Amino acid sequence: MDVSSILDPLNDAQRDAVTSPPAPVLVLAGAGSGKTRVLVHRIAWLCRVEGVSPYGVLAVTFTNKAAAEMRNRVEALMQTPPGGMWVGTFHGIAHRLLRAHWVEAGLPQSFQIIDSEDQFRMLRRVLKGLELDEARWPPRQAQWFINARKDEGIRPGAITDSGDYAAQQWVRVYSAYQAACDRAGLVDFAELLLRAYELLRDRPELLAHYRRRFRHILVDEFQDTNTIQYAWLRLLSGGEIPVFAVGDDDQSIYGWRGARIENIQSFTRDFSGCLTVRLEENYRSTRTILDAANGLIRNNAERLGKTLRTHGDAGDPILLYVAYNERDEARYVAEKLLEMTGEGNHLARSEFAVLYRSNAQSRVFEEAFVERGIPYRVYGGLRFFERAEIKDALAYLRLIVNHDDDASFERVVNRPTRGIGERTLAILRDRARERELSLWQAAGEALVEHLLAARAAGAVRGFLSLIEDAAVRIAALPLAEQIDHAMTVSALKEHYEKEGAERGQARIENLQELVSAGSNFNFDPELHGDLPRLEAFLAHAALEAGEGQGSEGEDCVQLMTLHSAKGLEFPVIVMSGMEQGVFPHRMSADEPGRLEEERRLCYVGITRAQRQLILTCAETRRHYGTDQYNPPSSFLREIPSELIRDVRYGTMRPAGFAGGGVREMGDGELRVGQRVLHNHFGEGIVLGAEGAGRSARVQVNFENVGAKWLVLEYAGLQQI
DNA sequence: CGGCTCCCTCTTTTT
DNA sequence: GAGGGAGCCG
Repeated sequence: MDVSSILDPLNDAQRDAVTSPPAPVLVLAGAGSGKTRVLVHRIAWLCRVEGVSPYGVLAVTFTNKAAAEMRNRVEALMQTPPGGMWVGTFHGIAHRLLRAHWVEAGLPQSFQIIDSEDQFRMLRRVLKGLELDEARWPPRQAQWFINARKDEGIRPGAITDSGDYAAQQWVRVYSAYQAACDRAGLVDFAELLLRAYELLRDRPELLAHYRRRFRHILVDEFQDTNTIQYAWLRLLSGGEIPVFAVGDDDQSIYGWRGARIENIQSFTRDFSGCLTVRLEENYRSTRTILDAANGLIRNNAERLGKTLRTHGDAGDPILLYVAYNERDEARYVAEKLLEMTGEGNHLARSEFAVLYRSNAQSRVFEEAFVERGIPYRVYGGLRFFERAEIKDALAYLRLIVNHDDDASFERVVNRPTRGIGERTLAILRDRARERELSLWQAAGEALVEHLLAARAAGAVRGFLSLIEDAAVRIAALPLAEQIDHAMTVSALKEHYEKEGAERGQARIENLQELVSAGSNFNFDPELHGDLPRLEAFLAHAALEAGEGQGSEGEDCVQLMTLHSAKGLEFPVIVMSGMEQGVFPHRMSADEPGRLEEERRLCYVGITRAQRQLILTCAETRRHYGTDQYNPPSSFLREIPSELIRDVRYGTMRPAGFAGGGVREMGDGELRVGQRVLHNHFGEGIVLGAEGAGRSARVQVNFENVGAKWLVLEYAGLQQI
């Protein structure tokens, strides 16, 4: 392969980045400006031209999807698998380091990774143990507190006493939680990163080893790095190993989990001799779409400043459909899809993506698609390895692998019910707490010392030997049979079979699928070392939750959250739920900083579209069992209106509901979603209107008295 | 101890 | 709306 295949497909700025000298490089890459391409070509350039061994390359991303794509593209460009190269997520790489150096990291060899749900349950138990009332000390908040500290690299001992009682309690919880995890050999997501950082920090010989090994570090989505990830990069680089960081401050959407946009600014300061390259030429979208994105993001104050350009044509206008309710919204989207993929059009379903702010919004779309026989695929949501029955089966396996895994012990000790109830468990927990033992050990002691009544003791003994026997029996089996065996002896299968009906059936099928996941599991000695297959599989399950459901191969409409759409592109994008409170989400709409993050999320959504952007919102949305009347998203106003073409209401509109005319009505200022004040009924929101001129009537949903129709001329409504 | 019902809360995004 | 928890009864 010659240099031209690496450089020819690049523009000047991209080429500058790819061929830059071995110094720190910061690539500020706008959406659709060829970010991944630059990374991939940089790797090829280093290996093929600069003579760097693939063994010396470390490439880090945030999602498994992005890592997989990078690996594939490097392979395609270099026409050979990049052997020895480390390509992975921050969490995956941290995990790899901890597996390789578990002794130095102070972990048991069979340590397991817990996901946020496990962490939550764990915290709940810790709170109970500390006798803190859940109502006053919500486990969610504890989780947030602990993860935020870990993301900043702070251990409980390093938290200075602020004198604040609540803060002191949270530190207590943090300590107790960490002790419980350590005892059980459990590592949460934030802990993976923090421990991997501490490992290198406290073991100079290891740090030196990796600095010798890695000649180049490349980081994707750099704007998403948190404090500890940034510190880890700095530490590993040590000012010697060049870091090639690619990022876009306008696409920073993970502030809520500790990501710091400031890392982009710090980079040029902390990595001396840093070269900055800007990629502002967009190859993805029409000019209309880019203008919309630029118009929107302009409203953010905190920006490095960057404007996307294109040589492309204006393309089609953005469509805005104001639906009557969320079902009408879904109906419109489904019919639009049928129209665009129908005869005479060449759009494939897979080129059509529906984005939404929160996972719960997918359901209505799914129903609309099912109704019309449209195949679809949902990304994210409840993923395979997060399903209850799968986690049950995995918990058995984890307990078999590591008897001290308290989280798994609690999960399955009485599932299916085997006569080990709350009382018995309370005795075991007390014992474990007093002696600082795992539940497994406490159970053993309780039996020896006859702390349990005869019946309970029998049940506990039965459970312990069940796990022990299984451990012996499966030791020599292939992975898939290990999984199958565990499900059978634990009676999980039986349990779910008895549940019967559709639900149980689906669960059994999922368990079957888990067995086949086991037989298809790709054990990579390079990645997993001498880790037993089963343990490697369990780690894989925790780190890669898997897809929601996917009929791989079939031509499907794509449904996903705005967050998971990052890094992807589609010819047609529908951004649904463009309503105040939904998007921007009500939890984030009030605080300026968080609103800016929502806006960046909107920017990400818009810039996913190549040819056609469709925005939809609903005037009424059924949420949490009640109807909500949300005004249109403020983001809609920030997109230059000449780019948008309104689409009329659909057929689901009830008779007399002439919402389409509201915009031109009366003084021209009253719009659906507008807040108004009535001197008798108080405050309310305009739901719709009908008629014109003197006979114009508006429907207003008042906060105190509910929805009312008013004749506009006499209503005396004031806008708020 | 287990299973049932009712009621209550909690609602964002992900490794 | 759904899942989880509390409370009750067998």
